[in-house]
Amino acid sequence: MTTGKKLIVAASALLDSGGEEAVTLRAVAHASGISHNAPYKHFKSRDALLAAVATADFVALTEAFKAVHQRRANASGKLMQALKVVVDFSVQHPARYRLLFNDPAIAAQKGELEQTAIAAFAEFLAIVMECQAAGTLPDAPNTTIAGLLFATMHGLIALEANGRMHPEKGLHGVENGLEVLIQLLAPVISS
Amino acid sequence: MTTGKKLIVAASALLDSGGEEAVTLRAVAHASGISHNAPYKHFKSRDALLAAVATADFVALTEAFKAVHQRRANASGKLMQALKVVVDFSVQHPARYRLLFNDPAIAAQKGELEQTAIAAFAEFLAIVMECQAAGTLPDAPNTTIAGLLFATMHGLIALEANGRMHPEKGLHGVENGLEVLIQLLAPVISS
DNA sequence: ACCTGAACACCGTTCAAGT
DNA sequence: ACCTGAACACCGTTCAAGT
Repeated sequence: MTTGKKLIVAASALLDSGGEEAVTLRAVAHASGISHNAPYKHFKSRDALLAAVATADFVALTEAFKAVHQRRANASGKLMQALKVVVDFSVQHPARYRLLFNDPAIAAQKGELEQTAIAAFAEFLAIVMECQAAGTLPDAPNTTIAGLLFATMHGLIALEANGRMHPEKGLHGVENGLEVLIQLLAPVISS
Repeated sequence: MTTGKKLIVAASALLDSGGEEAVTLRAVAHASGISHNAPYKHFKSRDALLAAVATADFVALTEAFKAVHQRRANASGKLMQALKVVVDFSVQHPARYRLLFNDPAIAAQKGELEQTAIAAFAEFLAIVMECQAAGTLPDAPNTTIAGLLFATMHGLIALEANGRMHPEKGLHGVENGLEVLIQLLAPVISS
């Protein structure tokens, strides 16, 4: 494994075990068996390394969406599965999820990261369009509906991760919220 | 003005002008005219100071919701106005908005911060219930609908702030997305 | 090309001491 | 009670030097 790849893996592991604050270049370098400033030969800065982690995760997400899309199942089922892929990722890798969708310093990076993010959304969009063709999602512009669904999922994840919005029960769990939304949206087209 | 209050104001100003990374205790102390370590006599840590900023903003948000709720207007209009209050805050004070709903280190703080957050949501919930009574929102559990609306708004804000989800047009602006959602939800009850 | 050790400027936080 | 100066352990980043 190349040193650059080793640094990405080490940074990912540190994100999983200790959150973003645990990802110091010194810790990443030490975990990769090199001196504390050697990472600068592979990445321009700490943010560039984190962007590389995010890029790798966007690529993996795109692959996962593609796999769901190619499954033999009804469109609505695939949509829920695609959303569940992201929800599961956010639960198992919260710090890395935040890097993808909640980090302004990382999001500011253009180039490869931006391209992989767009590719991931495009694959999600394809599943949404299949739902629209099947008549289980409203006939509004596809990017609008896809954006709304993704935003709602993201909002539910963020608010749950932040512990907000549980004064009582009612909204127990992200998946429940998404199911309610999709059920509420579905009948619209039959009216 | 008490020194503690002065520190909160200085921290808020630094958040607005330079983002969270600009809020060093040294800069806050200097702006407040005290030595770099004097803040520790007023706040247990940097996170405790940021939590105090968030608490003050939650209180202000609660007051704004209350003012909207008491207005003489139709329920749907008040709902959009309440959402707009938050959207505007996120645009004018992005770093402080992130502190309220996107910061795990701050969210972990219990106590007064948690109480004011719950109070703000309760006031938002009251507006949602008015919409349900007026028949412009579905009759699902009120906290579920309120949670969905707030989560969608939050997700749209976060994704727009992160520059994600604009491969083309379609979802131009947070308010447009919210209007589409509310319109899609409204007809459900008449079916 | 890739790595190393030393150094710089910055932090959050602690502590002994002053008034 | 409130403040101060000095200090500690940590960072990201840079640089001259080695192989």
